[in-house]
Amino acid sequence: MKILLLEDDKSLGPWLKKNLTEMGNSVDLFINGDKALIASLKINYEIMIIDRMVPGLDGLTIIKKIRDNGINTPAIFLTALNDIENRVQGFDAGGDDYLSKPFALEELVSRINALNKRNSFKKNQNLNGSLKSGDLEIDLTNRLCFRQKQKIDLNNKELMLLEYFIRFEGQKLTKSMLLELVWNINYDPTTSIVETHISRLRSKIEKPFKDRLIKTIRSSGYVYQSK
Amino acid sequence: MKILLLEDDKSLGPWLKKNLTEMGNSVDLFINGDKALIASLKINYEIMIIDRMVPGLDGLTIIKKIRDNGINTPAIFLTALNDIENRVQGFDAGGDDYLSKPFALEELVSRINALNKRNSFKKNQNLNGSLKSGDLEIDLTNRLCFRQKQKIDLNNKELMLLEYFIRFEGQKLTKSMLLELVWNINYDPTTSIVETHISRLRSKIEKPFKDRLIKTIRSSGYVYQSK
DNA sequence: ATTTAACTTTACAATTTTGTAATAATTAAA
DNA sequence: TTTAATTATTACAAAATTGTAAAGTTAAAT
Repeated sequence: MKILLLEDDKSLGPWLKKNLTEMGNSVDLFINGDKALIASLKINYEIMIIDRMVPGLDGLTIIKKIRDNGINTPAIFLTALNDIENRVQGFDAGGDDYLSKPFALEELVSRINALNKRNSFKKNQNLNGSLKSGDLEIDLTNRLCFRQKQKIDLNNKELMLLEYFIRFEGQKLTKSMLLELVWNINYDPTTSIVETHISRLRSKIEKPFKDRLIKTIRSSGYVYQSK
Repeated sequence: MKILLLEDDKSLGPWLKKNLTEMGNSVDLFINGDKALIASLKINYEIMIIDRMVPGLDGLTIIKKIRDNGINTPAIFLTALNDIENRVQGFDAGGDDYLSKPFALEELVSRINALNKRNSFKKNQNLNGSLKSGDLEIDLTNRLCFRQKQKIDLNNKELMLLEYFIRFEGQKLTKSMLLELVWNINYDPTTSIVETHISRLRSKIEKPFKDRLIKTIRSSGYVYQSK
C-alpha cells in the first residue's frame, strides 16, 4: 500500500516509516508540508498520514489544498491536540480520521485498514454478526435472513424468535421463555401472541421449503432443530 | 446443586456422578427407574439427568409420572437414540433437553447451566450483545438503548445508525457510507433520508440530554464522539 | 451583507408491524 | 368415537415505521 507520511518529529517519523514498511507498505516520509503537497499531487497515494503541526504549511492547510485539487485519498490526522474543537476542524478540512498522540501502532494500523479501500467498513460488519444453522443463516448486524441462499424477509419479532431458536437449537423453549425473551413480558397466560408469531415465522421459513424446523411440544413450547 | 441422575450403565453412571460432584454438586445416582421415581417425589431436586433406557420403568415413563405429580424440575434426557422422532417423544414426555451419547461432559454441564434456574437463558443473551460508549449503551440482542441508565426507544433505523456510529467512534462516516450500511443503497445523491433519520436519532439521544454526540461534517458526513 | 448551498426539522401519507380475537384444525383424553 | 383442550391460521384494527417533500435554519462564500 502506497502511503504518504508527513511527520516532522525526528524520532516518530522514521519509526513509523520503518514499522509501516515492515508491514509491507511503501512509505514516503516528508518532514515538510510543501514537499508533501507537491508529492501528493503527483503520486497516487492510497492513504495519507498527516501530522497536524508541521513546519511550512500545516497539516490542515495541506489537506485542504489536496482536496481542492480533487484528490480524495483518505487521510488520517496525527495530533497532540485532543479536544473536540480541533478534531472538528480536522474533519472539516477533509480528514477522515483522527488519532491523538501518543497512540499505539496497532491502532494506527487498524484505522488505516478501516479507511483503506473506502469499503473496508463493509467487512467490519460481520464482527458480531452471523448465526448459521443448517441451511439457515441470519445476519444479526444487518438483520437479514437466508435459507438455502434465498433471502427471506422477516420482521423484528420473527427474527428475534428465530435467533433464539437457533441459539437454543435442540433445546425446548417454553412459551413463557419466549414471551420473556422476545417480548420482555414476564408472564401472561392469556395471550396467544407467541403462537401467532410462530405461525407467521413458519409461513416464511418452513412453508416455502415444505418442511418443518420448529416442532411443537404440546402444552409446553417449541423446539427448533435444523435440517 | 441437587441433581438426580438415573443411569444404569456401570461405567458412565459413576463417572458422571464423580465429575458432577467434583464440580460442587450433590448427585444422587440411581440405576433403577422405580427408585428414582420415588426419590424424585420426596426430594426437591434442582435438575434431573435421565437415561432414556433403564431397567424397570424407562426414562420416558418416569418423567411422565413425575410431571403428573406436578413436579417441574428441569430434565435432560441422555440417549443413544438420535433421530428426531425419539427426540420429540422425549420432549413430549416432559423433557427439557436432550443429549445423545456419546457426549462431552462440557456439553452436559452447559446444558445443565442453561436449564437451571429457569432464567439462566437470560444470561446467554449477552454473549453477543452489547456495545458501550461513554454513557451510552446498546444491547444488540434485545435491541435496547440506554443513555445514563435511562431507556431510550429507538426504532430499527435509528438503532442501526447509532450502532455504526459507535462502532466507528471518532471516525467520519460519510452519507454514502451510511446509506450503504443502513439502507443497503449503493448510491443515491437525491435522497435526504440520512439527514432525516439523523435528526430523529438526535432528537432522542441528544435533545433530552442537551448535548451533542453526533457532529456534522459539512458536505461530507458525520462523526460520533461519546461524552 | 447578501446570496447560496447545505443541513435540520416538521408534516404527511403509504406501508409495515403488531397484538387481539375469532375461527379452523389438530391432538389427546375420556 | 366423541369431547375437550390446545394449537394454527386468519382477519382486522391500532400503532409504529419509514421515506418524501416542503419549510425553516445555519453556515459558508461571494
